[in-house]
Amino acid sequence: MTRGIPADLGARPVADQRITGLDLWQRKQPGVRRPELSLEQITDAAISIADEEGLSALTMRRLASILEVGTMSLYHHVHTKKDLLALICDRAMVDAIVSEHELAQPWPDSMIAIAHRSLEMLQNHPWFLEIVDPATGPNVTRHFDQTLQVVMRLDLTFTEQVALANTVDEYVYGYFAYDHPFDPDEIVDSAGPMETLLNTGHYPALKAWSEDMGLSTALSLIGTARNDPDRFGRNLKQLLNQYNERQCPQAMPE
Amino acid sequence: MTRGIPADLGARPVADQRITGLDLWQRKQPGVRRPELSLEQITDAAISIADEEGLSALTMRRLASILEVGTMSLYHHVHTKKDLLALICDRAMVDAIVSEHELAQPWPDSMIAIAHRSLEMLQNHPWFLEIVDPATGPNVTRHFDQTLQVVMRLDLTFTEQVALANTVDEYVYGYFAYDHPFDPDEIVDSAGPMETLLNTGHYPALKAWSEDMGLSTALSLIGTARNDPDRFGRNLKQLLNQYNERQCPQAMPE
DNA sequence: TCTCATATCGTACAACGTACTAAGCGTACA
DNA sequence: TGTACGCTTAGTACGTTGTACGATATGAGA
Repeated sequence: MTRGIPADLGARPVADQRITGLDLWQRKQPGVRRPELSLEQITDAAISIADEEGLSALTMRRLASILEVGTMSLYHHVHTKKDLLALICDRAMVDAIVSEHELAQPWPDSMIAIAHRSLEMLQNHPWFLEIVDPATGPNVTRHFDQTLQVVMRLDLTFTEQVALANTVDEYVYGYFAYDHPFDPDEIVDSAGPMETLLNTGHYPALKAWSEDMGLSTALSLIGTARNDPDRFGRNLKQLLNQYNERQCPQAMPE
Repeated sequence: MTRGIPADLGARPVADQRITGLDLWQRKQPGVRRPELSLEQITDAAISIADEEGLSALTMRRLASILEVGTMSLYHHVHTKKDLLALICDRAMVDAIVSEHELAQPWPDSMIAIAHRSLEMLQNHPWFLEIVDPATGPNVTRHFDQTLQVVMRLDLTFTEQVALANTVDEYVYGYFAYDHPFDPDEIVDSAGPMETLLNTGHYPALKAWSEDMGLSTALSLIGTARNDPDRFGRNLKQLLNQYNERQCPQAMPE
């Protein structure tokens, strides 16, 4: 099942619909004639739109008009919009790449640096996780490779190393994906309807807290507890710790 | 910034665009005339479509035709498609609700049960995380309340309790969101283009593994290491453990 | 049986992704 | 220095989407 793109597209006679993985970044270089429009320009402009106005504002027409170019001109550089989305994902990933210096530190420090950089990337490009199943580009690969460089230093099996690498990325993704949509104001706004919901008696914990400190204070505290950066670091360290204990007990940074 | 719905919608004169939170579930009951179509029917059919053909197949027209009803009839029960999406999210969350029995176990067991049930829910409804910022419904609230019931048993501050509750949910989300899109076949297919990428020299870790065991074996192992359910449980326990150690050292289940 | 709020639905429109086709134009070879 | 080739651009148009609007059908209470 392909998600995120109309299901019936596959049925039509399309020139080169099946573009998987890295093909996108390895197409032939611009030919004899130097193009006025470059992939870089397109990608940059697309990211700007998505960053500033959200992913839904990124339409082919809008992108073209910003580049002062016909809409269909974009399609010479990008076969489908899905390609464009894969391009901006990969470009965004540049922000998650850490320096060689950070990579040379003790492994937990390196890993924590990668995680924090990744989280920053997501916060700067909140649309990133909205894009479903983007093709894997060079920078996504680079980010993954950096993580692998770190885990390779541990005396673990291949599978265990990959497991650790995945764990870090997925915790970062989860922290961001789950916590981002809720902002304190919004959650306080829903206090009214929530009140009547609690009176049904199906929500003993929330009911108890509501009676204890008032519902809107509780909801507000919930909101702030979510976006606590200390918690992010603490959980991350805890996840790394299970490997640390087995490999190098005293190398864990403060 | 509203994500996931066209930005210009807010500019148009819309009847009741600003539907926040629980309002959706607390609208007036069906009036004097008994409706032929119920919210339940609509929600059920919508979930069926999304489960079977993906979220992109869930259009208002298709939903209406399955229910053998005019498209616009749906809009009497649901103000916007965003409402519909919020409804199916909340309905899906029913699958993540655990039994009273599971809730009565020692806290780590209860928490692990909730996490596994949540993961199952996501696996049964892979479209769940594609829906951006759905309104909070009664079942989402119920799920959250169940988690809170568990953390309330721990001798932690309110903030710490909420933090733990969030941690569990976000790890589940992260595990699913990050790991799901990659299936082993797909990752093996990309071995060809990946090869040329590795030769650029920017990917020392992958290059090393590629030379060690062959690229496609490495990629295949990466794929399987990701979807390892043991890893899910292990990391989960590790995250719970930090609280466990501080509160009730010997209560951690095997 | 009549009344009228309620529920249904046909039509229409704007915005979207993008296929098709023709025109524009830089480069390499003559 | 032409000139022709083919890469790049762009106008038009189609099908699909969400949904506003207004007309119509329905059934419970008088």
